[in-house]
Amino acid sequence: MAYWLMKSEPSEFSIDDLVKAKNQTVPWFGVRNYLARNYMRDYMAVGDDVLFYHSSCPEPGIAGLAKVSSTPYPDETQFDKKSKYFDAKATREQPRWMLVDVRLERKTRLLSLAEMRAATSLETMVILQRGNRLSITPVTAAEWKSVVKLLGK
DNA sequence: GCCAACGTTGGC
DNA sequence: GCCAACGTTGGC
Repeated sequence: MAYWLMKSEPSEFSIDDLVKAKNQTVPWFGVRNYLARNYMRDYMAVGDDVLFYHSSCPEPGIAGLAKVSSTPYPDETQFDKKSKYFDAKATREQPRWMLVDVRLERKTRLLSLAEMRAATSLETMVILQRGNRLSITPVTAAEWKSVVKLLGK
């Protein structure tokens, strides 16, 4: 069992969109970074826990808890010429971008980035390291526990 | 809008 | 394979 943090811009897809989504599940489309893709394709398993993080918005932070709910499969948007995620080099036979489904566990209060930075127990989190930009990062069991504890306050 | 950081591209 | 140029991310 592993833990992950997955970033989403709320103007694109927010925690409230996930609450309203069919089966409260969404294919995590649009990832176009190889390391982030590899995490989904090679390292995620159904049942892994996910921190749903709002980025590039007035109040960045953790907005909910979710779970990986599918095995990896091709991101449809890579084949869609009208999509901004279209990739001309991807084919059905050799898809380049893989994703997993993410299902809501629960919407939480917003654990703000400022609060995360202030928590000593979270200082090892990859997302808080200088220069980190990856949209999907691994989280340790200890970090997960601390986040849940902080959320429960 | 700024800017630091980092990934990707492409010429050589 | 190197590396400069360029584009993107994302907090502020």
